[in-house]
Amino acid sequence: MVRFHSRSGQNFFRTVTPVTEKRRSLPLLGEPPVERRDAARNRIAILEATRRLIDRDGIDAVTMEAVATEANVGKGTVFRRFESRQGLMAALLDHSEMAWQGAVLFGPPPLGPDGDPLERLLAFGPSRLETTLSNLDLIRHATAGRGGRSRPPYVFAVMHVRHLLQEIGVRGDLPLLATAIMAPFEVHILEQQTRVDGVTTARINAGWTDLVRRIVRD
Amino acid sequence: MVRFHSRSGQNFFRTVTPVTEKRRSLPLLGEPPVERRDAARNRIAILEATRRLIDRDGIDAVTMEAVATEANVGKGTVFRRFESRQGLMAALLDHSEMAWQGAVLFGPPPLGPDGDPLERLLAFGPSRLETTLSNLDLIRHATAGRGGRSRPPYVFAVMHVRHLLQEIGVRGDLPLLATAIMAPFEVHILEQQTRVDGVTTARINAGWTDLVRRIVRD
DNA sequence: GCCAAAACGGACCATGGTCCGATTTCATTC
DNA sequence: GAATGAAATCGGACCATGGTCCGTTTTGGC
Repeated sequence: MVRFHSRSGQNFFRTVTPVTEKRRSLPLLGEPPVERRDAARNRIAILEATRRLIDRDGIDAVTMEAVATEANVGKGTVFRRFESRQGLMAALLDHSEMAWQGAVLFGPPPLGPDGDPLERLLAFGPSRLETTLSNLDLIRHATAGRGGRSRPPYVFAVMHVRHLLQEIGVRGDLPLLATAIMAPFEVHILEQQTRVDGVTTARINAGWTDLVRRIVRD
Repeated sequence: MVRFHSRSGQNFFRTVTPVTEKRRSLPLLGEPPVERRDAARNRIAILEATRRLIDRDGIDAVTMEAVATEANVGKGTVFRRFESRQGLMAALLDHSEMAWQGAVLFGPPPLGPDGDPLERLLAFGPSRLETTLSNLDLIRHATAGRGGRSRPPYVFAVMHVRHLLQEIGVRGDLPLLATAIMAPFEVHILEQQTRVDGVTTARINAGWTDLVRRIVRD
């Protein structure tokens, strides 16, 4: 099974744009404006502070004010950088999601490319389930509230599955089938199953594999 | 197609316990305590006020304070009766959900009993989709926030599907298969499909039917 | 060193939710 | 059928937290 870590070290938030290199006088069109140094410093401080708070006191203790204080920053700054509490959580999530996407897109088989499509698909589920479960709280807080923004990881996963289905040669409404395949991994459902019904991870995986086999067979 | 109305008339909230009839001196064990008359009056007033506010100004305008004012009641009362904003929405939802459950359990075929199990299952999806879509806002606001309580309608739907699968003679992990079949009707997913991807209801239904056929065939 | 643009940060607002003294209800008693 | 009192209910003041606003400070190209 492919491994990837969601919480690596301490300095795991890197500036997106290294500010040490000389900046172009005229920013190219469509290029995001370079992040000012204080802004970058604060962004990182905020993310690290949030991570620290979650690890120490649980996600419910993460109030925006607490984050601001812990990061030695004003409340307004937190909101300017991350829009909302939801946005802050999403930013934190991005980190492990990116790692996972990397494994899917560029990692070794069976998950990564160069593998049999069906094998890839069957490896995809457990892998996705693992990341999802280990980030349940974060995902819930990153999607709850206001219209439940379309979560990029979800979109990515569905597109990827759709692609695999196509390679496998499945026929039908692929986007919808892909959605159906990923649907059992929705937060609400997983929470119900794991926290209420006491379904084990192994069983969820087995069930999912069975589901895929039923959908794919011709 | 079976029809049922979610918003019938004006006086559609009835007291659970008619208080006109003489009350037993000693309440039977396990029987819920009789609702005091003022309590009943207020409960109904609150529900009707909420409905009115939603219809008039949209669900986002429904603040607990606004509800209290509209119902001529104190804010504390609203919270005592419905626990939370979420609870209030859930109570409102219950109304149309009950009607739907009635249609499923006691209505005419193909949805109700006395039908071929597979027919029932295939009728179940579109029916469920219809109720869900016409209550999207309510459902979202009734489940969002705090740990996303296990929504009774969801539990009911899954159990029912599980039962139908059994009657059809499908073999495998029925609870999980049932969950998988209902999963594409999760709020988040439907919102993404209808509001972002522009998928039509007809297409969702077609896709769902296809899904069920793939799962059920042996 | 200058200056415009960007970022900062804390006071302020809105709303969900809690609390507790005042009020209402209703079975019992006379 | 009026008085009584305990239990339930009421309701608004109060609190916590997400989110906004805008005057002040910092940044970094010139």
